[in-house]
Formats: sequence, C-alpha cells, structure tokens
Amino acid sequence: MEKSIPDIVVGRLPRYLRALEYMLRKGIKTTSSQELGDSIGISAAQIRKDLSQFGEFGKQGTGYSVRFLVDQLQSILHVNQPWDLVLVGVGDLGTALATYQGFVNRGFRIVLAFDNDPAKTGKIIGDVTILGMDDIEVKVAESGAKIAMLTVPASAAQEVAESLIKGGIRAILNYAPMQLSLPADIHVEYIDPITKLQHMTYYLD
Amino acid sequence: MEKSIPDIVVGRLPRYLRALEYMLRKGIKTTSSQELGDSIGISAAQIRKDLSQFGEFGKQGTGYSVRFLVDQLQSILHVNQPWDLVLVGVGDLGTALATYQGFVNRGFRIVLAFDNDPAKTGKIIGDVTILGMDDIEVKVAESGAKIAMLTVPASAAQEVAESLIKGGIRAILNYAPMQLSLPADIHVEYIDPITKLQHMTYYLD
DNA sequence: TAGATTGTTAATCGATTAACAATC
DNA sequence: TAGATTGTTAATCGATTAACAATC
Repeated sequence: MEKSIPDIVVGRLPRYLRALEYMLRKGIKTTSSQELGDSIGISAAQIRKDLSQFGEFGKQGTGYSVRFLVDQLQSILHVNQPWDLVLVGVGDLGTALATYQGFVNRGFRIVLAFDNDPAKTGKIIGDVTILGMDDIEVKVAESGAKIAMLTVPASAAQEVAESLIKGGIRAILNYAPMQLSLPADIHVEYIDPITKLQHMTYYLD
Repeated sequence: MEKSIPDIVVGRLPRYLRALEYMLRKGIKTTSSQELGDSIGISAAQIRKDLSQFGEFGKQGTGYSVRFLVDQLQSILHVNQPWDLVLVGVGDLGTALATYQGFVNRGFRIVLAFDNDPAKTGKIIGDVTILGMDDIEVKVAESGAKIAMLTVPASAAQEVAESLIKGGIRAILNYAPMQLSLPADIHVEYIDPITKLQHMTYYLD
C-alpha cells in the first residue's frame, strides 16, 4: 500500500500554489524553496520536505520552475479540472459567494443554488436560478456536483448536509457555526469568523 | 517567566466554548471530557490536557459544570467583554459581515466601516455609516478599536493593513486572498474559501 | 569550475494518547 | 461505598528543522 500523505501537508499545498501563481503573474520564471518560504512564512526545509512527498520537482543549484511547479501542484490538488459547486442558503453571505468572481477564476463554478424562502425561489443569483429545497437530493444528484457550500443557519446545517450527501455530495465547505456529524469519508472544512476572532482576542488585553 | 500556552491549544478553546454554550442553551448542567470530546470530535484526554493548561475546572467523578466552564473559557479568551471591530471593504462580503447578527450576539460590534468607492460613502450599513479611506488611521485611532476585518481586494490588502496598524489595530481577520507581511506582534487570521476548496479537491477524483 | 540549491536522512522538537492515582 | 471522572505523568506518535551529499 502506498504511504498516505499527512493531511497537514495537503493543507499547505494550496498556499504554495497561491504564492506560485502570484509569481507566475509577476513574470517570475524560477524560485527557490527559500524564496517561496520567505513569501509565505514557512521554512525552506519544510517546503522541500512537503514537495518531496509527491516527487522531485526542482533542480539542484537553480531551484524550481514556477510554471512547472504550478502545473504539478494543480495536478496534485486536482484543480487542473473545473469543479461544480452547489450553494445552499442564499442569505447575505450566500449571495456574496454566488457573485464572487474568485471562484470561477480558480475553476469553481456554482451550478445550483437552494434556499428555503419561497420569496427567493425563481430569482437569479450569479449564474443560477434559486431553487426551493424540495427534492434537493434529486437535483443535486442530477447535477453530478461533488462539492457543496453550506450557508444556512446552524439549526438547519446538519439536516441539509445529510440531504446533500444523499445527493452524492462528498465535500462540504461549512459556513454554518456548527460542527457537522457526518460519515468519515465526507470531507468537511469549516469557515467560522467567530472562532477566529475569539482565537485572536486571547492575545489582546 | 510563565510558561506560554501553545497556540494550537488556544485555537481549540473557541470550539470548546461553542459546544459548551450550545449545551448551556439546551439546559445541560454538567458534562464530561468524554461527552464534550464526542460532540466535537476531539479525544477526552486532549480536552483535559488543554484545560489543565489554565487551571482545574472539573470535579473527579462528576465532570464539569457547563455554566462554570463557559464562564472560565470566556474569561480566558477575553470574550467576557465586548470588542469593537473595524470593517474595511464594503463589497458583497463586507455587506454580509456588516449585517450578520452572529457578531453582536458574541460581543463583537462593528463600529466603523470603510470603502474607497465614493458611491458608497455616506450610506448606512448595519449600524454604521460607510466612510471613505481618507484619514483611516486617525479615525481608527479615535475609535480605539483593536480588531479589524479586511474584505478588500488582494491588491489593496497589504497597504490597508499597514494603515490599520498605524491606527492602533492589533488583530486582523483577513478575507483577502493574500498573505500579509506584518510585524510579529500583530495577530492575523485568514479566511479563504479557495484554499479550503483546493484542500478538499485533493481527496476527490 | 565554483556557487547554489535540491532531496533526503537523522536529530530535534512538540503534540497527542494512554494510563492511573487521586478523589468526588 | 462503588463508580465515575478528573488532572497529570510517562509513553508514543508525528511534525519540523538541521545538516549535507549529490548535482545542476
């Protein structure tokens, strides 16, 4: 069996990719683990170690081709292909996400949006028409989407997440301030400004 | 010198607090490290170890008083007092944050909002009037706020962050998809859906 | 070539878990 | 009391860093 990559390493790859894409736009052709590390506050040794989990991407003496490493990281992270997203909950935050151009630029496209408010269904947000929550499983399954963004109230998050999984969703970006209890093979990431603020206030007087 | 608490431990405390506040609302009077751990997917041993960094909050045989532990954690995290926030960037995301009730409920109050678009200045968002970016340092300093939320484009984030710090800001919740380079005594937390999505796509086919 | 930088190994450091005496 | 659960120590596990031979 292949050795599995630590999740903490995987979590750093998008940060490497972002910094490298920035270099690419700036026209920087090659970089070193030292330079890349300096730009994102990670040690050169750690970057080399992380990358070595996936292969050999550099050249002794000269470092890494930015373009090549971007391509490799995109491939490793499976973002060398477009991904369809489902958005559930079209409140202020859901609306902001639906109209955010950053997703499309990185290959993430919202293909379905749901809200349980009848006043919202039928309206167009971003590129899609808001649908009611009826038959959400079926509609998600038909779309084939594997990733959902959840921007519903905490009280609804668990139930909605379970419906999404029945519809074939395998990864959830959860904006609801609520720990989801889901099967181990479902990938969940949390975005929660309150816990981040409370983390920082610890260090303030 | 007092031993310092690992940042990774501090980062878990808001999650403990959230789960405990939920129990409090449910009317649950006491809990155990086991029960609390099960609810958020953390081992009982780790919860006891983390809490032991700050004192002794439980009783052998019976566990923890939920109310007491909530009070203690709020005090440890300094969220037993209100905090003023500055919001910079009133686009879709900034608007969503300005109107989000979750902040006020947890003691975080937006007292200033800035945007560089003249069409927006003077408008009211949430409880505050949108101001232009002129003299942002002075206005922030006058407010006395120590925490800012940054929802400006990546290209502006570094410069704005530096102005905020000159105005006395000591902690920044950065929504701009951009690594900030700031003095070590400034606390920065990042919220970035793209990197979270890219983390998850690694595990998808 | 000489200098620079990789990929990798070994050493260090830090975090998590297991175990259990203390005790409510 | 008997059972449950804490706080803490020691053991384990995993992640980071330092160092350097290989080599571009």
